[in-house]
Amino acid sequence: MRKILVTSALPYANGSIHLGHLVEYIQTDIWVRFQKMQGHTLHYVCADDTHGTPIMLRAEKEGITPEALIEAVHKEHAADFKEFLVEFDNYYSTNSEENKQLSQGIYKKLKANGKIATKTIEQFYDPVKNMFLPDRFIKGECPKCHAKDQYGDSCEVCGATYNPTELINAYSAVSGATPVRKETEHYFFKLSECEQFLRDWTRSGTLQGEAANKMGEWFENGLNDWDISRDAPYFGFEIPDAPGKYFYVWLDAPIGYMASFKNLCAAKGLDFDEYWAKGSKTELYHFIGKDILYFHALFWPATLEYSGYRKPTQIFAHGFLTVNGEKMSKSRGTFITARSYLDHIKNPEYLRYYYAAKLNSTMEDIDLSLEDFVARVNSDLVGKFINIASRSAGFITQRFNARLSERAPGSNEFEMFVREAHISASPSWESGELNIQYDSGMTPPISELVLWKEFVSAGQIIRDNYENREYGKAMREIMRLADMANLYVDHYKPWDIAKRLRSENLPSAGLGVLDQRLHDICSVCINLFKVLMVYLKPVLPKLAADVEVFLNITELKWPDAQRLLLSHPINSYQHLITRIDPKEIEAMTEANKENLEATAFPQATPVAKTEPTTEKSSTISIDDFTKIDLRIAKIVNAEHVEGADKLLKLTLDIGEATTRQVFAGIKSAYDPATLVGRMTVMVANLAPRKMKFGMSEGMVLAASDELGGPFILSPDVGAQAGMRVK
RNA sequence: GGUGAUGUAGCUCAGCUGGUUAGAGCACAGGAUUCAUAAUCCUGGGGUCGAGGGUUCAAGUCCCUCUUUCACCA
Repeated sequence: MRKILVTSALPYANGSIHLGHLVEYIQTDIWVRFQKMQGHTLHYVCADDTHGTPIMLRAEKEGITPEALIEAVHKEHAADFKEFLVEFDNYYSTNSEENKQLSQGIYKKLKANGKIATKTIEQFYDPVKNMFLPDRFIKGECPKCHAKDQYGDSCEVCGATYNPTELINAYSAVSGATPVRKETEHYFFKLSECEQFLRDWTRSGTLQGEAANKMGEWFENGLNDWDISRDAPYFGFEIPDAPGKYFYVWLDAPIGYMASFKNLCAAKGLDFDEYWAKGSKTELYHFIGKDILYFHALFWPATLEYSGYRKPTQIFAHGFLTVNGEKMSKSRGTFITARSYLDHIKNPEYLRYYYAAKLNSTMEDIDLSLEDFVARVNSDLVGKFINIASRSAGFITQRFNARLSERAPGSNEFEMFVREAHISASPSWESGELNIQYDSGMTPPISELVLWKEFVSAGQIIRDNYENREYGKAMREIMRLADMANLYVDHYKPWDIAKRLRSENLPSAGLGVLDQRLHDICSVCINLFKVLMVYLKPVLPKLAADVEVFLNITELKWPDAQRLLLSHPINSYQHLITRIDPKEIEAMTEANKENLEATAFPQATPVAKTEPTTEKSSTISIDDFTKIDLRIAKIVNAEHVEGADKLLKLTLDIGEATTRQVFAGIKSAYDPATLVGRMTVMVANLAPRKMKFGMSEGMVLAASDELGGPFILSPDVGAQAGMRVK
């Protein structure tokens, strides 16, 4: 029996759980439930990630303490997870005594191991608010596309990334003041010294292939030391012997996994060291989104290694969620919170099933296509799966006193019986209009034994797919079996037999045989249904519980898939799932459009970050346009750039004292020699941009689309270098 | 801009180490059936596998270039 500790990434305590978050929690929960069904010992822990500037500022804005804020959010998150049947063994908080002790202890060990350094750095400072500002709290005009109110690290309109220094008219998002540069001493974790360890760790099978590739890129660039401190005021844990310095939220967040488990240990009498001490024989898995791989695959193992703990067995990174093929969008109503889903669709298992049908072990994004969602759930779950029980249970309750047949498809007796029934059902009985269609020959067209064996042996494949997080493959296999079951019913037509039994002129000897046959077919159906329910139980635990009641059985475990229910009383069938009405989906997206205000809260969460919306305004004002300083430029020189695949280095004369150097991505279409001397158009007031090959001091305009390009612009004859274009 | 991934029927996706006429589900059309929540079963139409080169007896599958979408860039 395996001993396993599993975590999901910690949601930031600064916003509601939405369908994007749920991909991860549902993925993890399915895996957890699957492992528990196998009989393994498994603990699934998580917590709210509660520290950092965003929490502090939001609490302040709401006029409450950070503790009160995270308490309220914790309740909301816990309720959301519970309703989506995400069953943590412990859902805790990073703002806990356990986490404080562990974080400070780990820091001290890192320091003792010589892995901590201090360095004076310059940071943006809000002189009104008297605090240092994270990049996300500096806003201003995008230097590239001049969109207003963009964050200090990237532009949500054009997607450019830059430094806060490049923002035009930068201001503090907290006070509106103009930020100033100020020196401060920070603490660093010397990650640069951990490279060899991390290279080895990466190669030890801990990461998915794509993730390991991504790591390779980071190694290539060289590892920098990691800034782990923040200045007061900051909501978090104070660094020991460093008054006014706090741990950066990303230091104590993953330690929150340990803290949550430690808290569980106290409650359940578990041995913390058995799971976390160096050399632990237990397994440790972290489920995360691909966006935070950096923290979990670099900082986290290094932190653990140099503070004397075990490292994760594996990191499982998943992709992002898109809705209807696009990023979740508030204006399209596809930014759907967990709560909103529950309010409109109600049944969380639809979403669990749909995600399961889409999930695999890679970091690919998955798409929630709402139309497909309705079709898939209704067709697979209701039309195929539930239908098996629904179409056979009635006969059992009405004709056979709600008791299943005593004959097993695997037994000789059963096979013999099938043959006898088959012979008896041959031509002499086919005189009437009723048509019991058994094939000619001794063997029935679908042997129950073969069918049963197929169902049982598929369990192996399905189990492997769950284990490897290939849920999509597992669901496909299960639905293939469901198709077979329906085919089986269709083939033996129990309703024909029932009709026959009701008819008058049957030889009485045949009645008993036909009756048994009907009983067997329906009983086989119920048993096949039960097998499928076992296979689906990790995904649909609530439905499984209902089915356990219907079938009058105890909690289904994985090995139950191989056991037959014989001569067993069942309860009468009631509809277990209803179909989704597309109108509910529509109502949900509509409601989310209206809820824009309610959900539009700036999320600066590091753990589970909100996808930015990318709406572009369709028109701009003349003022916006005149901000762009377009000039006629003469290309005085053009040359290839060593090491650049797409770029040419252009030297441009725009009538100023000095020429401009611009890197343009036009190598594919232009030979530098033919460009020299040409006139073109450039953007002269674009913020200079540091590129790998040097500074680029503007942008040359060029046209392109899928048909071709780029084609650079040329002015009409007469234009002189430096002329303004407007 | 760099890097990692990604692009297969109207939609959502399978296609392992290259090998016979490229698959499934949904949707659509026709038929069968009525036990079942308009569920089920059969048949059919529909794809120059993002584009262009190349390697090979043979490429959706390998290589190169371009391109789409997503993520990351501490």
